[in-house]
Amino acid sequence: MENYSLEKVQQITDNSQGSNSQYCYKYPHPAVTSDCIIFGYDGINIKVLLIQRGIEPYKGSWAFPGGFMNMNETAEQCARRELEEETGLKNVAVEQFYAFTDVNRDPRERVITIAHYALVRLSEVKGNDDADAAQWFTLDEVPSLAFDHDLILRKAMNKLKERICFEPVGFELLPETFKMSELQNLYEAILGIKFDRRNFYNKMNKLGILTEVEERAKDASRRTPIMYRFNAEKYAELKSKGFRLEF
Amino acid sequence: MENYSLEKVQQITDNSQGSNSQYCYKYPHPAVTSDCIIFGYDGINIKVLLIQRGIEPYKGSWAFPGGFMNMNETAEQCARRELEEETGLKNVAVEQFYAFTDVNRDPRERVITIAHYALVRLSEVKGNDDADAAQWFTLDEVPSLAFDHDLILRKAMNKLKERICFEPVGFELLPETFKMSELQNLYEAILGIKFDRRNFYNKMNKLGILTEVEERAKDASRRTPIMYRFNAEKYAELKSKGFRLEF
DNA sequence: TTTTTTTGCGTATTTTATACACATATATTT
DNA sequence: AAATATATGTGTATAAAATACGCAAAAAAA
Repeated sequence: MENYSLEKVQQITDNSQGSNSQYCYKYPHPAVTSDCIIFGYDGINIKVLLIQRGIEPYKGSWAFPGGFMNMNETAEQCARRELEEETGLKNVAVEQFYAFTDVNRDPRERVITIAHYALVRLSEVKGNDDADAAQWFTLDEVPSLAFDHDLILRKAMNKLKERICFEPVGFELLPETFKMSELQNLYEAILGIKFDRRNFYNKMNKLGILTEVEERAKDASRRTPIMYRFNAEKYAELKSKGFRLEF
Repeated sequence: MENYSLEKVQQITDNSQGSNSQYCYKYPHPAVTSDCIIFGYDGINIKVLLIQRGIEPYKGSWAFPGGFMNMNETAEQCARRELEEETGLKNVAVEQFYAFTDVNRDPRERVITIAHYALVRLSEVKGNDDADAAQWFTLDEVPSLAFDHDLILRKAMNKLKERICFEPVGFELLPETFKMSELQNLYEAILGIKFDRRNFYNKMNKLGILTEVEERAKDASRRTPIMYRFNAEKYAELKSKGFRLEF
């Protein structure tokens, strides 16, 4: 039960006029942050977006975008605000996946973080002025991260693997149109396993969520491949019936 | 980035000697609680454990066990502590599933709650002195709950449905030995669908995680059914190979 | 005894997953 | 221009799994 007894209700004081303004509570409160694990895909490898910390603690270390929650925003709104402030990425559909609450995960004070993840196209973050400190890393290039962000990354990867079996995440990670082999590479990169090309083609075609497009990209391959586009309508149909991708 | 700039680091003041002791921060902090959604099973219906609030707000309303997090405990430790304090349930393996952060979910102040769920045998909570305010409700008996706990319950149920497809939750919900029909009823109650009895038997037997026991319960049925026990060893084998229950 | 209900154990059929063969298009090489 | 290499498109035969359903045994109730 959330039982502040009445006599225990804390006083919240806002002396924000003075220089040593303080917010005071009868009982100690942790600070709360939202972090964003942003996944991208370059056609070969899964990537994550990191920013280099400019201040202590962990100054110079790489970490996930994120920051302290305001009192008038939800954790998700906070995640999206911080993401835009630090990387320039706007209107990203982030999804909460875990709250990290270890007592000593931040050396400054007690801080719990509510971690979110999202999938974006690499092109969306390129050439952004605000993003000079933000940088994509492939998973095997990721250095040792600030705070407990190594742990957070492991948990985010597991979440991504779960998700790809229930929803076609390629929607968000691939360009508008793509080759079947690119889609297969994406699934292989996320799940860490290899598929038979022909069976993958058959399974995807039978699902019916892909639409062929006329456009033919001249890429480095020998035979000009069919380009596809995700069919969001068909996918919505499938999802309403409750389907699951098996791999 | 979690960027308190250095000049902004808040002062944490503990005047706990005085009667109006206050914990003060340079920036406002939300309060943080942990709540527990405890599921049980009576052989027919899924049940949840609720406690009746003795104080405002929502005095008299039913709510999930839970309470404010201490500075020296994780969210999970908090959940387990509050669960024991309020229901007498000890050593329950709770699992975090979502943080609820709506700005106005608590009328007292900004409170975010980290919700956990667990599965227990009904017998474990019976006849506990501390639990006089705690009561089991079947899902269709659950009244309108305090705070945003109606929403929390819906999300917890979805989590339970997901989980039962990856792990044999019967381990925790059923008595030590049980009939196959009880196991089937449990799955049907959680997932809300009916199975063919014979196919369910075949599938479960083929999985190999059930062991027959000699004990024969004389129940109200016509033919004396075989009693089973979960084989944790076989299950661990299966799990290490990565399996999934399909329904 | 007969009937009713729940249980145990099976099998035929359909559906899905898997392994693998072969032809085609195009850049590169000869 | 012909041969080669490589990625592509489209199949099919087989194995595995999911599904539907038949039938008899055990025990309480009629």
